[in-house]
Amino acid sequence: MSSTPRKEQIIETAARLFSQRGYHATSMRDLARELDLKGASLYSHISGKEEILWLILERAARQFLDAIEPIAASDMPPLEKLRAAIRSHVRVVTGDLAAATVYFHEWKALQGERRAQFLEWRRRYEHLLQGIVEEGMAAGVLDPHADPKFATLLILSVVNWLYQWYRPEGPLSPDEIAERFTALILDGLGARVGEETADAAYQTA
Amino acid sequence: MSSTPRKEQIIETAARLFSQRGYHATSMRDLARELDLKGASLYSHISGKEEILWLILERAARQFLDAIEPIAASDMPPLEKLRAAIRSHVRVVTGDLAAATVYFHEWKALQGERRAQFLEWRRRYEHLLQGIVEEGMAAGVLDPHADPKFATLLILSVVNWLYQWYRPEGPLSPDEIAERFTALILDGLGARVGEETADAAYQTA
DNA sequence: CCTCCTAACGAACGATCGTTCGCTTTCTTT
DNA sequence: AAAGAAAGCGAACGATCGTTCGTTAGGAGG
Repeated sequence: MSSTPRKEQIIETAARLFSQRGYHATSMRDLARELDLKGASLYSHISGKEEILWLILERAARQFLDAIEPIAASDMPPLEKLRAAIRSHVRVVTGDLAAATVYFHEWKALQGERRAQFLEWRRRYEHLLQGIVEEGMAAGVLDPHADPKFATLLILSVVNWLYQWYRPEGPLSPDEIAERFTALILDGLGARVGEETADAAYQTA
Repeated sequence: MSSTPRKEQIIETAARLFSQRGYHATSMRDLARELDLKGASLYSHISGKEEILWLILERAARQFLDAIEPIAASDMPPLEKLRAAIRSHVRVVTGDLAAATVYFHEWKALQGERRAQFLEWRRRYEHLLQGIVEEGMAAGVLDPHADPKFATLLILSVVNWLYQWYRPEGPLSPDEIAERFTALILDGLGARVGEETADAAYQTA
């Protein structure tokens, strides 16, 4: 019988509540009630409310970094790196949607050292992604005229917004979503010259 | 001497504080202090905390809708519609960054009827944008093989994420940002076949 | 000058917040 | 069964929350 340790239950439940109502709108008593406990009992397992938030954010940040670091350091072709980075990002978000929502929404509730540490991880992640984009441009597989900062921002927009609309019961699997993301980011939405419908496109233009 | 009415000052200041700290982390006394008032004095002008949030969100939602409705209803070519919609969205976000931040971040604090009304506006906005995308596909200027829902989601991701990184003192004007958004959404980041030669020819001109 | 009206105020209300304390219950180990 | 540790609890703490109340200050219009 593998019973999840209480501390893990607390973190998981807190991630769910924080993602639904927000950190400040969730009280310790709310959290306790969800676990059939009284508020005071939580303090047998954690030191305070902010520690719970920190544990959620720390794990999420590590998941993002642990996923992209080996990709960025590998010797894959640049386009494969980008594809793998997008796929891993989507997997982290969809793998724990509640934690990802807290990651994007509630980090501002952190204070002092923890907040600085979080932002440093976030910055590092974005920097690694931008490095992959720049490799792609240098290799000529990404548009060399694009601004790498802006291009990275576009990719981050698409993959970061995912937590806002993804639902596990939706029609697309995480990897399918990642595949479509990559295709749209690379090729865009515009009708392509030379496609089957190119004739029609030209005629209406 | 045009002195801004107190109520407007309250709403503006609240938008700034809510966008920085969040709705629940901003107390009425915090808000009052920012206006050199005491907490009780706010209630001469507003009925309660949630009304302030509502006024911010209502205005923001109306700005988004007022901007896209005439565009969607116009007889512009589909591509121009999309370009105009993206530009107007970017203008709304950049025109009042604090309000836009509250719009995207703090609407969950609304309850009951107001929450439902807000979501209805949001849904209508996204529906209008999707209509523009579908027109573009029908006219053949947007990839007819793309899923219109997914394509709209991609556009929304890019323009909605803007509030996360836009700073008025940044190098790009709102219209420049919109122009780059449109270009990247249409053409993507991938290097185009035959680009180098065509580009070399153009660069000499 | 006097009267209104509005804006601002000090004080207080009940509620709830995160957290602590000492005690009891439950589980583990021998 | 005894002993020790871990987990949970009731009660309470000081702080702060949104809000209300009765009153005061100050300017506008007569």
